[in-house]
Amino acid sequence: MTSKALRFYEEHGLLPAAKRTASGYRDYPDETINRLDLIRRGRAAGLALAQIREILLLRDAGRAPCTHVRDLLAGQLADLDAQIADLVALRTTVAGYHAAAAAADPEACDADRICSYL
Amino acid sequence: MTSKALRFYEEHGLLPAAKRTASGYRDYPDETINRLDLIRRGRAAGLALAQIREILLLRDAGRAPCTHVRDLLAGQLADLDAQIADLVALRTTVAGYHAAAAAADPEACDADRICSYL
DNA sequence: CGTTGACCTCCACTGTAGGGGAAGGCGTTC
DNA sequence: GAACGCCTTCCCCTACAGTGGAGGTCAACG
Repeated sequence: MTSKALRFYEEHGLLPAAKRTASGYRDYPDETINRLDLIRRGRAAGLALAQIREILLLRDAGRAPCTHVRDLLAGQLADLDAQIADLVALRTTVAGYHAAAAAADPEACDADRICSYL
Repeated sequence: MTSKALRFYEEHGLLPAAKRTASGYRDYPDETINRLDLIRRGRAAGLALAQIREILLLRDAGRAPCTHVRDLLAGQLADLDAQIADLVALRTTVAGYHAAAAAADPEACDADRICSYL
């Protein structure tokens, strides 16, 4: 968590504009630590900052974000399942190519095709 | 395959600078179609353009790229395995959060923590 | 008083694979 | 000969989550 990140979060609405000291330094209230912790946990769960911001805005509006979080997590699970399925399918394809390439004879390679095993 | 993509490939060394007609139009030789097909196949295997360029450069140098392709594919397999493992681990974490959130009581939520299920 | 370190703003850049659109030239057709 | 469409170059924009650096100010320590 660098100060650059704090400014970035502030710019993107995850942190409210902090009060300033007389000399212009940001003076964060204690609750900022809770917000940063939520951001950290959300990022660790693979949520985008925009989604984490939604949670914070709900809480700021005085509403419990529980059901929204549940929906976000459900969507995240679906996204992860889709990504995993895509990667597993790609892995199968690549594993096939790799097996062919490992058993291959470079002399049998057709130069026009540039590479016969891909 | 748009003309934008062709220019991009040319800029990044995957296609040689095409000859031009008298009026400056690019005039691609027939073999370009083979290069584009390799690029397409390589992309479909998840290879980066930089890796596909290596294959093309080997072939252009008159050498069979077979063993290099085999190594690239092995690396790609390892990358995919690592990515899949990361996503599966993340999925496990998120599934746990989601189950907790689905069974949760919004009243039990600690506002200071912003969201108790994340 | 000087020096270091931390903070401020603003701008640009990172990586990936192109896409969008302006301004201008070309070539074919009606 | 005018219109339409494709080609050219050039520059900026996209997503994502920040990072790096320049130039300037400030607080604390010795």
